[in-house]
Amino acid sequence: MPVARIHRGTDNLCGMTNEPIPRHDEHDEDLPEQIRVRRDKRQRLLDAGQEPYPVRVPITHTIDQIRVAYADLEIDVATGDSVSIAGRVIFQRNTGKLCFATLRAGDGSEIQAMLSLDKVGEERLADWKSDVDLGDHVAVQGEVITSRRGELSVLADSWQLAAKSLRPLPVAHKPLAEETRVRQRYVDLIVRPQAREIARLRIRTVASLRESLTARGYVEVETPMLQTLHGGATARPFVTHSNAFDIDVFLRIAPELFLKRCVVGGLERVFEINRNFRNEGADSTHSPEFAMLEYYEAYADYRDMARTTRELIQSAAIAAHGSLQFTRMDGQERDFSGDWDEAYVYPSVSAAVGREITPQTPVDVLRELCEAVDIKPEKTWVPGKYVEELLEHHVVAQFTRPTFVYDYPEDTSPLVRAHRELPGVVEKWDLYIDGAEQGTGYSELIDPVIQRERLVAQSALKAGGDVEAMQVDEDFLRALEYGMPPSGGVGMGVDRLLMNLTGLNIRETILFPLVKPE
RNA sequence: GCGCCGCUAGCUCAACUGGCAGAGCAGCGGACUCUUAAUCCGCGGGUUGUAGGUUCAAGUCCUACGCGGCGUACCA
Repeated sequence: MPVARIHRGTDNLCGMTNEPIPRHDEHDEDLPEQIRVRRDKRQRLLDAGQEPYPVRVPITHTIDQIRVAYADLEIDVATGDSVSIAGRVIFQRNTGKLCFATLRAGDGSEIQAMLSLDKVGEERLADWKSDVDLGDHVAVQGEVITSRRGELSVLADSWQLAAKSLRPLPVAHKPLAEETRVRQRYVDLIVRPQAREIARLRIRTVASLRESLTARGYVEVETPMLQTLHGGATARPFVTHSNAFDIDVFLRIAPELFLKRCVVGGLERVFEINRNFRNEGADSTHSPEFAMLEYYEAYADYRDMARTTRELIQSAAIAAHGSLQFTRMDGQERDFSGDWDEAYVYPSVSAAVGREITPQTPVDVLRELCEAVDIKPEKTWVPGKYVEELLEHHVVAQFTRPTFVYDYPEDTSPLVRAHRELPGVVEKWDLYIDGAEQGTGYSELIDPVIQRERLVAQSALKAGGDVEAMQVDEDFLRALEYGMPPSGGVGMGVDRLLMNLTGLNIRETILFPLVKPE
């Protein structure tokens, strides 16, 4: 039929999706029975001159408003108040001349609709039974009552379909397979209350971060996602091509170098919450695209930034859970209150390996210590890399409480200023929560001459085969040469924060994580 | 990347040593004016991830591939 052909032609023309959604226009017999039945119902409605997808339905109240307004009604009460509501049918009980349906709105609030023969009439009651399926959106007009069992209900005088659902909902009382939850998040959100809660918890948390920073006089900026050089972190980038400029460009791995340009220009308290892209492994704690918060503050040092970071995360925990002591969704309890623990890289590693390790310890000694615990050194490693590996291996898992680990090796931190007292060390901390790195903070390197030396050393690593090493960003160095005020800076993974707050896998905290096509 | 496990109805899962592919929910038809995962009677629904192979016979065994999970490696 013509309509079907138009749809199919349009799809082919667009070609914008590789979704294998089958086009069954002329092959209804191939469809699963339940989808075929629902398509037939849709067609039947159209043939009868009824609209399965109307532009508008009358709504006088949200379900939540009615829940609140009639919270204290006694059993079996008729209020005389007439309303019109809409929601998705999530549960049906059809008896002979009195039908019940539970409607749910997007905020999770639910109410019962009742359809009786004497109110809606024989024809509309029969229509309801034959046309309305689990998952349909409907609008119901009628009186607010409580049933004889006390359930708050709208006793319908009339009703309309608001949107016909052509696919059956999964069974409500069995957990959906994890793959389906990720691939079809919309279904997950419909059937699983916790999925809805996670989505909203993420929104609250990110809003809290913005509010905390804004309250401290920070301004939010948006810096390039497409960059001609990849810098600000050591990671493999995604590469794509600009047809207009005929150059390869990189999806950013970090916004750092642009935010520092902002500070040079006088945006002295600046932050960005946005996506970074890293062309590396994807597992339960890593996603190729992930949300990053970075913030920079002129005339602050790394100690100031640690305090701000703790306060930011504490506020976020309150936004997420209402308290600094909270139970995560995996059932574990956490306490983010008070001051947080501190540790120091070289003393911690020294204690763990049983001998003093300093930035001056010969690399041969470090290599032996690594090999003794099955850490396999690579030829691109600088001495500080060994120390960081030893820290990861021996120390980090001990940090069950949130812990700031201070004073990292200079040779692995090309964008951090040297420690004001300790040679070979930079003013950098990593924040660990539950043994996982949650964020990093610096006293920023602002001397353009030293910064150039560090980046040149990085590019030498890159020439030597280190695909993660940074490139020399001449424009960034030029900006520094105009003078950047002494500053502190922090980078913090937003997804990681959500994982720490919920105890969930990264794929649960991201609404639509990247998955291979089906 | 490597190793192990998995993929069966719309959903969640069964199916012994290779021997007629099943259940619950959902669906369809019928009954029921107070149900709450409603109940009762009846009925449909399957290219067992894909492609090969072994066998009288394959959901089950073998090979390859796809997708997923877990572990491991990698991940400033």
